[in-house]
Amino acid sequence: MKSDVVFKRAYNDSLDLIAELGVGAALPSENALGARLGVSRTTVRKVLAALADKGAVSGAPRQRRVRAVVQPTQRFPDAETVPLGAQVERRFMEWMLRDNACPGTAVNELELARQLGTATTSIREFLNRFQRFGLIEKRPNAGWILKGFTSDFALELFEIRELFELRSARAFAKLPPASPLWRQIEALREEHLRLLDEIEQRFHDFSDLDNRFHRLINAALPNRFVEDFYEIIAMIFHYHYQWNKQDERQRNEVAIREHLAYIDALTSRDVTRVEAACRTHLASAKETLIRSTAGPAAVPPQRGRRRRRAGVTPA
Amino acid sequence: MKSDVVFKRAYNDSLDLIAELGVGAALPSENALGARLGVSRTTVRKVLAALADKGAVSGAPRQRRVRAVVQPTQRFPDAETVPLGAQVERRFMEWMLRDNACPGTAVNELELARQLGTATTSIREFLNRFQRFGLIEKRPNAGWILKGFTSDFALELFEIRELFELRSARAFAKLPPASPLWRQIEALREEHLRLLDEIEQRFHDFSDLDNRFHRLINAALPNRFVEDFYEIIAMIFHYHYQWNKQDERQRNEVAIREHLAYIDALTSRDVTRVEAACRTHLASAKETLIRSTAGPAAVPPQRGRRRRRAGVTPA
DNA sequence: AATTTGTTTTTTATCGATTAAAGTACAATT
DNA sequence: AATTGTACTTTAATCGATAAAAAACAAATT
Repeated sequence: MKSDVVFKRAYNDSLDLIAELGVGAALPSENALGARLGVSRTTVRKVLAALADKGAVSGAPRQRRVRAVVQPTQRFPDAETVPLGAQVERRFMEWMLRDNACPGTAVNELELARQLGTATTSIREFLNRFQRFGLIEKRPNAGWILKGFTSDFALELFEIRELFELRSARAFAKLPPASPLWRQIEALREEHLRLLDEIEQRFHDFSDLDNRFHRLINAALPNRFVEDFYEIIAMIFHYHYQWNKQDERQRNEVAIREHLAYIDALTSRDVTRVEAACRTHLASAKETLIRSTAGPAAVPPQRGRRRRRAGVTPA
Repeated sequence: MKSDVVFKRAYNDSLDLIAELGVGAALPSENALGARLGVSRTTVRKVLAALADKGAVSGAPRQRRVRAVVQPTQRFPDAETVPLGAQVERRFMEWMLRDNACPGTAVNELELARQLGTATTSIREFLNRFQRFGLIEKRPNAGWILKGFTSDFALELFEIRELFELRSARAFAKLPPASPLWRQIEALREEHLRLLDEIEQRFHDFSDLDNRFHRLINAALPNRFVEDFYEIIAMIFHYHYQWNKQDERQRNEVAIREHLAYIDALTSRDVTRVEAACRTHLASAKETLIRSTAGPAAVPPQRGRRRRRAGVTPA
C-alpha cells in the first residue's frame, strides 16, 4: 500500500503554520492551505481532521481557528516524512561512498529489498531512475553492476560539467543589462560575502549556496539536458559533502573566493576572464572530488561465477 | 509472471543457426550455444529440448546433430520476441509522433496500462526510464505530463549534440595515426560510397549507417555521459525515420554526402575543416528534425481541472 | 457568481506472489 | 579438461490487489 509520508509532512508543516499564526487566528481556506502546503485538498482535510482531534484547531466549518499550539514532541519523526525513493537513494549512496563499494560488484534487487525492508518493486524503480547517474549499469535479466564512484567517473563528470558551464557562463556574460539574472547574481555575491565573514561557524551552508550559484549560471541559457545533467552534479555533491568532512571549512573558503572571482568576471562581461575564472573553479572542485574517489579501476564484470554481493548496511 | 521472450527469441535464432549449419552438422556445446545466443545454459537446454521435440536435432547426448531444417512458419512471431519494455516504448513513441500529441497532455499510468494490456507496474517502469529522454515529466503523486516532441525539444537536443560532437570530432582529428579508429572510419567511408551507389534501392539502410558513424566519432574520446546522450539521439532518430518518410531518399542522399565531406575533413586532421563539416552536417540534420515537430509551444500544465487524456491507440 | 466545503471517483505508490531465466553444484561421461 | 545430465537455489520480470493522495463532482454559503 501507499505510505502516508505526504500526510505526515503536511501535518508537521501545519504545526509550524499554526504556531506562526498564533492562538485565535483564523485559518486559511482548505484550498489556500493546500496550495501553501503543496498537497491536495483531500490531504488538507485529513490534516485538519487530525488537528481538530488534537484540539489544535476548532472544527467549525467556515471559520476554523487556531485553538492551541501543539508541542513539538507531537510531531511525526522526520524519518517518517521522507518518501521511500529518497530513503532508498540515501542508503544506497551511503553504502557506495562510505564503504567504498568496489566497481564490478553485483547489486541485486532482492537483497537490497531485504536489507532496506521494502518490496522489490520500489528497489527496481529506484535503480531504474538512478541508472542515469552513471554509477550503475543494468544487465537485462541478470541484475545490476556497480560501476562505482571512481576517479574515471569524476573525470568524465567534470569533462561534461566544464563543457556545459563554459557554455552557460559565456551566455551569462552576454545577457542584456536588463536581465533579472544580474540582480540575482548580485544578491548571491552578497550572500557569498556574508558567508565568508562568518565562515568559521557557517561553512556548512556553502553546499546550498554552491548549488544555487551554478544553477543560476545555467539559467542564462536554459536547456533541459543541461539541467538534467546538473542534477547529477547536485546529487553527487550533496552526498559527497555529507560524507567527506576533511578540510571542509578550508575547502569551502577557497571555493567561495573562487565564486567571487567568477562573479566579478561575469559582471565585467569579459569572456576571456569569465572562461578563466570558470576553469579555475571547476579545476579545484574536480581535484577535491577526485581525491575522495576509490581509484581509476573499472573491473570488468565477472560472469559465470558468483559475484561479490552488494552489502548495504542494514537500517 | 515473467514472459518468455528470451526463450522465444533464442529459439528463433536457433532455427537460423541450424539452417546455417545444414542437415547433418554437429551442434556446438551447450555453453558455446549459450554464448552465441546470449542466454544462459538453462535457456539453451530448454531450446534444445524444444528442437528435439520438433525433430530438428537429434537428442544424442554428446553428439547432437542437425536433423532437419524447420519451416520458417514454425517460428514464434516476431511480436512475441520483443521485451515488454520495448513494446511499450514503441507504442508510446508512435502515439506521440504519429498523433502529434500535444504538450501539456496528462499521461496516466492506469489508462496506458489498460490500453497496452499490461500491469501498471510495467508502465511505471517504462515511464521512469523514459523520463531521461526529456519528453515527459513526473509530478509526484500526480502522474506525468507530456512535454512533447516540440521544436524547443529539437533545438535543445541539437545544441547539446553539437557541443558533444565538436568535442569528439576534435579529439578524433588528433588521434594518433596508429589508432584502430582510422581503419574503422575508412571502412565506414567505403560503406557510404557503396550505399550512395545504390541509393535508389537501399536508402533505408542509411539510418543504421548514420548511427554507427556518429558512435564511432564519439568513440574517439569515450565518456559515459556523451554515450548516454547519444542514446537519446539514436532513439529519436530511430522513430523519426520510421515515421517521417517525406523526401527520405533525398534527405539521406544529402546526409551521405555530408558524412563523406566530414570523413574527408577528419582524415585531413585539419581541425578548422573538421569543425566546419561537423557544423554543416548537424545543421541540416537539425533542420530535418525541426520540420517535423509540432511547434514551439510548451503549454503550461493545467491543474485542478481534468486535463486532456493521453489516448494511445489500442493494440 | 465565486468560494468554500462535503462526497465520490480516479489514480498513484507500494506490497506480495508467481513464473522465466540465471546461476550453482557436482557427479558421470568422453 | 571440457561437456552433459540432473537437480536445486536465487533472482528478475510481471501480475493483481490495496491504501493514500489527487482530482472531479455536487451542494452549500457568502
